[in-house]
Amino acid sequence: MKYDFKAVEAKWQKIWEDEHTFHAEIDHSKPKFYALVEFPYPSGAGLHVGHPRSYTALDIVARKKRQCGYNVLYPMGWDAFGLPTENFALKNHIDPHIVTERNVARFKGQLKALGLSFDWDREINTTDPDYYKWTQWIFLQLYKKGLAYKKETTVNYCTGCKVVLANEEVVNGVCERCGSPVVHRVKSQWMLRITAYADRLISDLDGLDYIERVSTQQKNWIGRSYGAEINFDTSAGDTLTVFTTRCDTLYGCTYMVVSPEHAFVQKWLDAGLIQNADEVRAYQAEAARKSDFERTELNREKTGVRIEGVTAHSPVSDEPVPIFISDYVLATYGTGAIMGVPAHDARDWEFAKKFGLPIIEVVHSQDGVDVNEAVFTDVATGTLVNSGFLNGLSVGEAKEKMADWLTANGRGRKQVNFKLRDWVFSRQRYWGEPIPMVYCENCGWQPIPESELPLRLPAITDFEPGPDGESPLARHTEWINTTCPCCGGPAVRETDTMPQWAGSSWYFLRYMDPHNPDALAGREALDYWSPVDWYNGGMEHTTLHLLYSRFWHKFLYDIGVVPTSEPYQKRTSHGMVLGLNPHSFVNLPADEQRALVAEHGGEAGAKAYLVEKYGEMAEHPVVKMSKSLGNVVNPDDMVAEYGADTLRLYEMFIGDFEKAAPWNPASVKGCKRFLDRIWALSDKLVDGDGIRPALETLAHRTVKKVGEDIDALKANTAIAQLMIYVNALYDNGGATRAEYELLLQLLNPFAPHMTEELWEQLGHTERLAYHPWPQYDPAKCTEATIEIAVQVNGRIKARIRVPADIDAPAALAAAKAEPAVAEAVAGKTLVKEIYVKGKLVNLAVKG
RNA sequence: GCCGCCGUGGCGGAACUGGCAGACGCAAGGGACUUAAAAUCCCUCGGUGGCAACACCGUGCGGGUUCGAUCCCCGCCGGCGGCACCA
Repeated sequence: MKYDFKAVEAKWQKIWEDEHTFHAEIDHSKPKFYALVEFPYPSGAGLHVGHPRSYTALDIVARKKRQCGYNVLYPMGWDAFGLPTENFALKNHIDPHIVTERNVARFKGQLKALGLSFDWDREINTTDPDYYKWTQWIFLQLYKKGLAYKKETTVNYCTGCKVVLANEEVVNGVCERCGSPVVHRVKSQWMLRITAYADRLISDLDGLDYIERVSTQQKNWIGRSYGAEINFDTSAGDTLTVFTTRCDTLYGCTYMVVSPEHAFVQKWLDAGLIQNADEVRAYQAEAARKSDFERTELNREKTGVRIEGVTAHSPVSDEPVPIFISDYVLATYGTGAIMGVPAHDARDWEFAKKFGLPIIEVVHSQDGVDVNEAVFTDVATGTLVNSGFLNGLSVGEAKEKMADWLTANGRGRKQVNFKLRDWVFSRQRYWGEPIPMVYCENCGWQPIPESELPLRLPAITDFEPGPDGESPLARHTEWINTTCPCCGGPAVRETDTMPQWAGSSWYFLRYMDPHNPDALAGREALDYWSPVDWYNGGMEHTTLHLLYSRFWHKFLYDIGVVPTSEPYQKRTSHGMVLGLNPHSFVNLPADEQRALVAEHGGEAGAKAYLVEKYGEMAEHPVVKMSKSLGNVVNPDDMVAEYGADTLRLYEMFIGDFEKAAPWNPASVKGCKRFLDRIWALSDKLVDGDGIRPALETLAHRTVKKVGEDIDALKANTAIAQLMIYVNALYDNGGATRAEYELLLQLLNPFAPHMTEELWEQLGHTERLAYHPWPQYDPAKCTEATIEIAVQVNGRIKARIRVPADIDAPAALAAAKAEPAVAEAVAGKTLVKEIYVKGKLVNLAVKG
């Protein structure tokens, strides 16, 4: 009988739903396992074929863990606040609540059709007031601890979305989402002091099982630098402090630079100390005008103005040091001022050359680099010169000695700086969590009482942002006007809402106890389920969501709300699913290729023709899926044509999970064939008890390999192993019941519908989903005799079959007895004999 | 520029810790079954030479270490991702 995947998949999906098969409850008698995938933003476009890659991978892990006896929590929900929904609502005059509801229903239907073993009883939605009550509650706690504050600040303002963006949302000076130019604006914004956690966010990575590229990227993003602050006295009678990682080069400092925004510049201007005030003001104005985009795209030619009338003095040599302003020094990093050491810093070297400033060598290079010709920045090899008490030291020693000297003489101190900036937390938008703060003329900003949470979003119909980029809520005076919780007088609500990252910064906690009305999650649930054991998600969230949620979690840990200091024990990341370029030569059907080659005189001609017709893109066989290329794959279509089990299998078989992989529609057939062959095998059951001797080694090996590969996220090779096993069953005339049941057990995490059906047909009444995972015997994973290679000087001369436990002398003797080997060795001197257990023999000969 | 990752057949990809390169699958070619097609089954499938056993070449390029290198080292070339004047 042919496999009717439609009927079988519908049947089992209904059973899982009716029986709540994958519902998890706290059970102290079992070890817990919390598997998590990033919950989706329910967009109007529906599920993309990329979503199931992550979901299926951890579904396989979760299913196997259940069979291994773990109490598994594998939840799903909706990260539903956000701009696309609001924009859609705005354009079509539909309430975003309704748009969200519709999109969620669609996503949920699509996910259920994939047979994912989510515990749907724990479904959450960030736009649900019972959920965002706790998002707001966390904000209030941050406020109470001084980690949320309002600040007048220049912010990134997207001219397209008319909204303030976080640094992380600005890519190459344009809006990450809409691509419009981003300009600077001064606004009063809520900020979160993530910088207070910068050090721990780096250091605590050490105890976690994150894939390396994730922890490296987070470390680089946070950007910890060890260095020193150095104080320079100025002729204005004040002290200008700089930050440097190279305090060893202080004797080489020939000038200083402050950023155009530095407070001292204004102070000196106001005091009339600057003789070229007009020139300085003009430079300040020019720098302020530049957008991020211009700062990024303009060539890096150094510009600047020397401040006439104020000079500094070197703390070590007491030499006068001129001061410049230049926009190559950033106001927001360090102290906003630097010391210029042109001999040993590439940027300073360039600046000094342009302005004709002296270049003094203080670190001598072994290779004799002339610092007037080229900058010398190597810290590993140089020796200090021209540097008083540092002469003769290495860079490392000199740094220490100088830092000590600065501290002892009150001229500076050691200092650690971070690139990470505080998190701009305000958005001038409607579709987000209202920030639970009110402003009173008398009392200033006041938090609303926790008893008033959730502060609900009012129902409105006009979603357009205000003229100056204010939130649409700013027009709704009936909602804004309230009373001050402090003095009872009139007050107004904050009209900005939270960014989309807010709701996703703690959602994994809510899954643990999703319906709790009294806390974000109950203590027992938090103690039992924390932390997330395995979290998989996209690389694009590494420096955004992943970092933000680690910050919030550490804060919640500090105030005693959660039991662990880190939210996720293990983090992995899947590669993107790409599409095949239908215009690339290699992707054309063979007959079309032949026709083109014939028509254009060879392959080169055919390719040139395609490039001419379709543009440069035609040279790339693998591209992002796009509507214009027509290579977008819809999961619904795949499920309808091949079934969910085939789709799941292909998603996993497509390639290395960590790497991007192209979706090849033709290859899906191979997975379908594999399942059909397994289905057909149910008619080929042969007599026999247990596993037949001919298949025993393979069976044990397969159990080992499939189990290990699932744990290592290598589903592709696990499936390959199962294919080998199935091919072997066919080669042996079919399967015994035991051989077949073993196959169904191992395949269940990958193809749960079909295997449950076949399991039931074999007469089982209990669910395969909870049937214990098979064991293997390591001793039975190798054959009694094995084939090893015999090499002479690394070249294979023969293959011999020997007992698996053969010792080296016997193996070498057997190897030498081979005629081909004897011939190759004859008349030569044997210099070395190698036997690698179970692998090969290699004889090294001379002459 | 800096940091990280990656280059293996026509394609996706395997290969434990330095030990038989190309598992598994797709596509392709040939054959069987069929009135025919689909489906299914069997065979071939890195390159060159040879009837053949077999020989030689082959993991981006050039060197090196080693009995032995896809894997380690040095120097290049190409691609992807992140950061980008962070002192």
